[in-house]
Amino acid sequence: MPERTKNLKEPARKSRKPLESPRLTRDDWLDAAFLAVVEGGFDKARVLTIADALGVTRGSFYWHFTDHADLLAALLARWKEREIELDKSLRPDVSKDPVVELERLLEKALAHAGTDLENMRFELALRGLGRRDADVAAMLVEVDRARMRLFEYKFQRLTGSSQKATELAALFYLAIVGSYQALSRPSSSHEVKEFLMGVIANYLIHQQAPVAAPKRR
Amino acid sequence: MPERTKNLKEPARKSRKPLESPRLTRDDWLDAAFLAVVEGGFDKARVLTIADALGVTRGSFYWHFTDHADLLAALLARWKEREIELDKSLRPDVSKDPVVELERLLEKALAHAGTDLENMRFELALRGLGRRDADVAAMLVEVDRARMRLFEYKFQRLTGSSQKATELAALFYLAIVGSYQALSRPSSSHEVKEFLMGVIANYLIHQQAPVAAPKRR
DNA sequence: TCGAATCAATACACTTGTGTACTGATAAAC
DNA sequence: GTTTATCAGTACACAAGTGTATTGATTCGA
Repeated sequence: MPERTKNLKEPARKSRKPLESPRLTRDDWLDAAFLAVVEGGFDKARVLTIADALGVTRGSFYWHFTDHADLLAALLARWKEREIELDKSLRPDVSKDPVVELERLLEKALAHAGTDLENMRFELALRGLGRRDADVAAMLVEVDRARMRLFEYKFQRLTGSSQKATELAALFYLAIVGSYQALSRPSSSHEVKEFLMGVIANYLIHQQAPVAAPKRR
Repeated sequence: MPERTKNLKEPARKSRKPLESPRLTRDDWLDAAFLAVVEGGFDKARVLTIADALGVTRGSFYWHFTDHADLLAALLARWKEREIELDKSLRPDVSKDPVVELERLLEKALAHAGTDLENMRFELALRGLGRRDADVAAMLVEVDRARMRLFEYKFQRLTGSSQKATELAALFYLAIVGSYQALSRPSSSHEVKEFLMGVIANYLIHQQAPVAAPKRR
């Protein structure tokens, strides 16, 4: 008996915000799609799935989007935009101490908790997509380069050597990307950061680093 | 006009071996499935797709396998078996020089060419699967641990310190996993190896390494 | 050479996902 | 309070993928 109650039939299993407005916006759909990707990868981010995660039918979807491809494109665009924002916010040196700067950068790059865990999963799914889609691959290369440059800059401040900075930036950035997926205990973000900072300290102490490095462990 | 010619209708687009026998074995299907995963990920490794990559219909498939799940399970089992083999073959020290040993390990871990490029892609696809399947995830953790131990052992031979060995093993292994997917030029396996060896040399020289490290670059 | 076992093709029913056309409800603007 | 633009539901056609049942062809062994 489908008598018209406009509210969600079920309590909308996955929605985080109370979903006060009964009508959905394009952004609501994007949020839900993001969540779907985080949980099941792009291949599980189907229109129908997202629709009933939102508690509506697909009729709504095709009002906000022309296509499934349209959704994907919007989702990627939003991700990249936010990525650029983050990069910008990390670029300026807010501390006099390069070690603190580097720690701040590592923290951001490694944040495994809360929303950032979702971001990590999304990025991994994105890398999976990039293996099949040249445009996505190109976007990722661009982002990786920007991040690497950021690391390089911070390391340069720390070591004074542009040669070492390039090396360390590459090594650490790759290790971080690796830690996203090859880690026995995936929730040990703080640990990984401490570990990396420890290695930095070790490495730099023996290079006669121009600034004091934090003591290990 | 489907008159019965038992040979492949098309030249079997993707098969590498001349495919001498017109009848297929379970292993032929597994090879083709592996290839499919390499090229399109697990989500593109559909029965039908593999079938016409082999130049047959699905009728054959369901003789060799009960299920699509059956195929997957067999594929994973074969991968793990080979992984164990590789691990065993790398464990014994064939050289007196720990640096050579490490280089040999890095070469294996980084080999981007030929069949190993396929292995790399397969492994990446597998990690994607592991994010949705707990069993696969557990298998990967196991493999990662084994590899890390191997690195640790080789580094221990090199540095003499079990503390440093653990650290370096983690850092380098994670960097290698990271290099699988976040690399501007994906085919520069040799370069990455040289780079990592360089960092090792750098790091160890300043630690008064017990053995001579190769000179950088 | 003549079964019998093995491998492959065909046809069918079923499921899941997409996109379109149209209808229905509701919030805002007037 | 109507009207209208905005959002959501329903129904349909279509495509791709799965699995089963049955038939058809080959290869091998006796």
